[in-house]
Amino acid sequence: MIINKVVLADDHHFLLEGILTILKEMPLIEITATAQNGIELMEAVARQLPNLVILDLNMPGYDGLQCLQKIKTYFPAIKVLILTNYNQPELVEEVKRMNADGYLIKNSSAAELKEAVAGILLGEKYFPAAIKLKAVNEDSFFFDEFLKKYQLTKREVEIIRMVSREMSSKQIAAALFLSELTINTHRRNVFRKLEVTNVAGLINFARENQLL
Amino acid sequence: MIINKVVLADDHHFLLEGILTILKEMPLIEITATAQNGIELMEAVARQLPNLVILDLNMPGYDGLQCLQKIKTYFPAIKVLILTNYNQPELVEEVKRMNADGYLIKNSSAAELKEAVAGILLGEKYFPAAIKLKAVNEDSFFFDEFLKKYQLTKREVEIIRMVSREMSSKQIAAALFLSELTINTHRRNVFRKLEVTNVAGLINFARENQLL
DNA sequence: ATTAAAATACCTATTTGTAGGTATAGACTA
DNA sequence: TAGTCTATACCTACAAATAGGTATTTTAAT
Repeated sequence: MIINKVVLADDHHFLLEGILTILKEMPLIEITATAQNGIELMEAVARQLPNLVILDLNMPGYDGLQCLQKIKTYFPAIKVLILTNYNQPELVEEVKRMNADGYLIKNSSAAELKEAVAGILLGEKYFPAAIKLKAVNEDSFFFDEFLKKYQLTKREVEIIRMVSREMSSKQIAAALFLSELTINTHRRNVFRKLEVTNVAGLINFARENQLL
Repeated sequence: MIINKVVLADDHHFLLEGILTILKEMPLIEITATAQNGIELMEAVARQLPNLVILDLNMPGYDGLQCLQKIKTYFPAIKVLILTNYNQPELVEEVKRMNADGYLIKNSSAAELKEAVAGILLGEKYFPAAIKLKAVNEDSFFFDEFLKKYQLTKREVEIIRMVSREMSSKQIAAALFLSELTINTHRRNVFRKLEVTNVAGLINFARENQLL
C-alpha cells in the first residue's frame, strides 16, 4: 500500500487548515509539509519529494508560477494542482502550458477538491471545462472557510456586498424589506468583526476578498 | 517614401484620441483605423493590412491575447505593440512567447510611446527591462488623459486616494495641513464630477481606474 | 500682464453613518 | 431539552458625510 505524500502551499493559514481537514478524510493521503511562500515550498519539495503539490497561485510576490516552473523542471514526476482566487481564464492556458496537472478555483466545493486530488494522483488531468466568471459561491468550501475566518454570517456578507455596491442603509433596508435599524445593527457587527471604522475599510476588505 | 499604416485597438475612447494626437506628431505614420473590441480589430486588420497594431490587453472579454494570437498566426508580418493597464510581470513573458513586438504599461510617457512605435516599425523589439510595480505615475501620458476624461485635478485624485485608504476628512486635513473645510470642498467637487453620492462609489471608481 | 484654472476656505443645513446599549423570536445543535 | 447562533429590532448620542451656497489666494498658461 502506497501512501501519497502531499505538500500544501498557501499563504492563508485558515485555508491551509481547511484543506488539511478535507484531505485527512481521504485514504492513502498524508500531508507531509505545508508552506507559506515559494522558498518554504521549494525546500519542502526537495526534502520530501511528494507525489503532489497543491499550490496557491496568489502567494506574495507572484511566487506561484515560478514555483510551478521550478517543480516541473527539476521534479517532473511531481504532480501539481493549482489553486487560485481569481477567475482568470488566461491563467488556465498558462499553467497548462507549464505542465500543471490541474486547476481549481476557490469557488469549488470540498467534493471538487477531493475529486481533483484523487484524479491527479491517478495520473489524470483536472481542468474543469466550466471555468466561468462567477461570484464567490456560497456553497463553496472556500466560502465556508472564509466565513469562519472572520466570524461572519451569510447575512453579514450580503450586507457587505450591498454597502460596497454603493447602497445606503435605507436603500438596503428597502431592498430586503427590513428595518433600517436592523441594517445598522448588521453594519455595526460587521465593522466590529472586521476591525474597520468606515465604509472605505469595508469595501477594501470586500475587494481584497473577492466579494464583489 | 513609405507611410506606415497603424491600427489602434482600445475600448477607452479618450485613450484612443490621446494616442492619436501623439502619433499624429510622428512623420510617416498614418492611423488608418481604430477598434473598440476584438471583432472590430480583426476586421480592420484584414482590410487594412497595417504595419503595426497597437493593442490594449484590457478590452472586454479578454480579447487582447486572442487578438494577438490571431494576428501573429494569420498576419505574422504585422507588428504588435501591447498596451496594458495592469502591472503584471507574468503577462510580459506571455506576450513575448506569443511574438508580440513590444509591451508598454499605461504609466508610460508620450515619449516612451513614440520611442516604442518608432523602434518597432524599424524592426526592433520594445520590452522595457524595468517593468516594475509602481503606482500610476503622475507624469504619465495616460494619467493626463485620465484627468482630462473626468475633468479631475491632481489634488482631487490625491483626495480620492486618501479617502479610499480609509481616511476621514479630518485625518486628510491634518495630513495635508489644510482646513477640513477645504477637504470637504474637494470631496464635493469630486463627487459631482464622478457622479457618485457616497464613498463607496468613490472607492469603486478608484479601484476600477487603478488609482490604488 | 492678463486670464483661466486650481486650491484654498468659510457658512448653513440635512442626511447618513458610527457606536454604545439591549432584547426577542427562530433555527440549529449538542 | 438546554443552550448557542443568527437575524431581527429598538433606543440614544455623537460624529461624519453630503449638498448647497460663495469667495479669496495661488498657480499655470497665453
